[in-house]
Amino acid sequence: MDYNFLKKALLDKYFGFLNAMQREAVYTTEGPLLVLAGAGSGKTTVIVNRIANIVLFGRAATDNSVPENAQALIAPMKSALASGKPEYIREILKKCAVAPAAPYRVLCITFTNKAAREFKERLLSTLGESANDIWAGTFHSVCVRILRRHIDLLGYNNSFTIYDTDDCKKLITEILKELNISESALPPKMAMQSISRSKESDRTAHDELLDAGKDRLAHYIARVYESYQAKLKAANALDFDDIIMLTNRLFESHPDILDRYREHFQYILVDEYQDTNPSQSRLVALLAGKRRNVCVVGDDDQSIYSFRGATVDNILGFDREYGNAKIIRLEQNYRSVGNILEAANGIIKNNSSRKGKELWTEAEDGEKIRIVQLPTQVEEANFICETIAERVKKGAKYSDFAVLYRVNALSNSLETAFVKSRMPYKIFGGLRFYERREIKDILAYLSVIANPNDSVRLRRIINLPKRAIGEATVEKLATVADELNVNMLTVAENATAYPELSRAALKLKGFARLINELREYSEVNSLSDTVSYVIEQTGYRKMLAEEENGEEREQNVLELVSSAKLFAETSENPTLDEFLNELALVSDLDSYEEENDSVALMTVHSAKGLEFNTVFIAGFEEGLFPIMRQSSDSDSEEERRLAYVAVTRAKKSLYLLHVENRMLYGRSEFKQISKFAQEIPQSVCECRPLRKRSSTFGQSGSEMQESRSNYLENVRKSAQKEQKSIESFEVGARVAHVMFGAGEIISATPMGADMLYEIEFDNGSVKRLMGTYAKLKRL
DNA sequence: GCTGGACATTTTTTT
DNA sequence: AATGTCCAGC
Repeated sequence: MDYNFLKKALLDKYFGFLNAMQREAVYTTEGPLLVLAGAGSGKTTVIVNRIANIVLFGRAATDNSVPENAQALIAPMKSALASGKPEYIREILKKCAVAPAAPYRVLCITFTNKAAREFKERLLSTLGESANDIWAGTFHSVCVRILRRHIDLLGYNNSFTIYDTDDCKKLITEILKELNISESALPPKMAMQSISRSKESDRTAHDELLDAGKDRLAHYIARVYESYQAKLKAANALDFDDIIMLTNRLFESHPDILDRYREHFQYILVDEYQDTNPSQSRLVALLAGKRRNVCVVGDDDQSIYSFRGATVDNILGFDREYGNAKIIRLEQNYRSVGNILEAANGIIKNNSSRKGKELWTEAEDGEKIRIVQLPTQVEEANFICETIAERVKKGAKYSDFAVLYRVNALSNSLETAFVKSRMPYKIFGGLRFYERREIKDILAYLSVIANPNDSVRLRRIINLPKRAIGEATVEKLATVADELNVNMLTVAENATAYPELSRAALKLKGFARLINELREYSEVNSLSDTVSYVIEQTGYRKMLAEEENGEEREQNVLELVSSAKLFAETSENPTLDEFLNELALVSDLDSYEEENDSVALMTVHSAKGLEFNTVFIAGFEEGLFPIMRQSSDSDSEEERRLAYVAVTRAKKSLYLLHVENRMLYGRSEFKQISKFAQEIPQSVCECRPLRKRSSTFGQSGSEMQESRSNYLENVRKSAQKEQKSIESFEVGARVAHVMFGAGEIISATPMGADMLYEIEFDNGSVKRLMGTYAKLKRL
């Protein structure tokens, strides 16, 4: 047996848990590679193992040379093959490795921190400690790391601040005022979007101004852009688009630095490539250089973020941009049952701009897809709860279920039904921790302490809590600062020196003193102490305490102290700067991901990448899904992709719900079933007739008089009271059931708010019953 | 400078 | 229906 044959056999054995296509992707280490990974096709496994292959065995799979020590290796290779033990095979194969790459030479780019974390974890478990050297992060985190080192070459300070969308909007609004452009002539949102698109194509304000010509609006936008960029720079701040754009600019203007990174990163992987925008794909191309060891993974059919600048063209045109790129399709699905895949294929094949894939599975056909019509959203929500209750009774867990919808507004009626039925649920999305007003306020204080040039954050907190520093004063302050080319805090400090500020001078000085005191405190105290000092010393806590519904906000603010404590414990360098830096690129409190057994409620967008045994799609109606708007072809194709994503979340069963009459945004409308329902082959669905009106868990008019949060709170309380009145039983207790007679509890398992009892009845039968429904009596 | 009521707005969301 | 934003009037 020859060396290379054996080597190949060992590799195939080592990666034997992969299918042929997946293995092909793992083996292809050199040159541009596009992996079109269908939903549920084992994409993450492929990326992780491809990296493992690069690091452990290098080009062994494709190299056919025979090393000098080949003869000596043959015997151990044979015995490894015969043994079939992965650890043994791995050790032998490492001896056959051809130019394996050091872990730090691999760059793995993802879109979310969550995905990056997942990769790191899985790499750690396959490769061990050495996996820590692999650069795995989001586009933004990777670029920030690079910019922190070199951005001074572009005239910024290396300790720049990162502005989020909210900060940027404030800045834009401020500029519009300054330029005397009314918000109706140019809505800030539109300006932001425009500037964002410009930055994504690396176009400067100057470029836009030249192109604007006589177009008044384009002219406005260009001028806003110009001022916006200048103000960001003055505040030593970058927005999210700058992070990518400036990295590109750094590389383009400093080839020596680019060369260093090109040399460093020999292998580049990009996950979710269908979600990249033009500047991100340019960055990848720049880093790839002539070596072009770029592997992009994605699914053109799951591109659902074009509204924020992602372009399917990146993935569709990958093989054009990288001549002779290899394309591998992963079409075998390991997630869903046959009928669900057939439905998904049926929907997506109506799109024209796609590479073309057809999912298949070895799994059985499974249940038919249930298309259910109900009178209103109240019955819709009840139907979902009742169905879940039934299935839980049969042994399912609450966490096996998800309810997906196109818009967050649908979550309200669903939530009501869940509260009433006492079923554990969790609504994902909505306002995130770091986006809460109170959190942003405290972070604004911390930002100003860390970077006194941060004018947007300074404006945010200068009069919060109220210090009698009004808008007019702030404007004057900004003007003076602008003229003298110093920051606003410095002007405030010396307010008495400027006649135009005389009236508020004392207040301004007081504010400046406060900030300076906070800074001094932060320099000698721990991070978490600083955070709580800020909360107290600024009077913010007191302000919340006096607010009507301030308790929750107070809790959140205190939560920020624990979050700082946690950061101090886990970070190598727990400075204020590092803390703010970390938070700027993190969207939510990660520790909140506790594994509790509850039904998941979320938008289709946030469900991407997740899977559930049973999925309910609520509001599968024309005008809602696909959503109504001035539809262009590309928009309607994106809606279809969204439907495809929704359907492919389901593993075993899928319910598509639509109602006759829906109340949304205060209007009641008659609804037709979604056009996508007709694209699902008849053979895999089952339609349920319209259900009669029922109001088991429905909200009555009088109940809805109250505010929503009060209403839910009351419902919860009465549900709890009822819960208490239902007796609970311990193992061994004797109970009576209306139908089955007397029996003994043999097990009791908490299920959300309910208990699941296993009862052995005296007639010999053993039944599993939910406490709520069984109506048991103690004997 | 602050407050209350009119008024508009409401796809999706990460960084 | 619910919520945030804006502006007029105090």
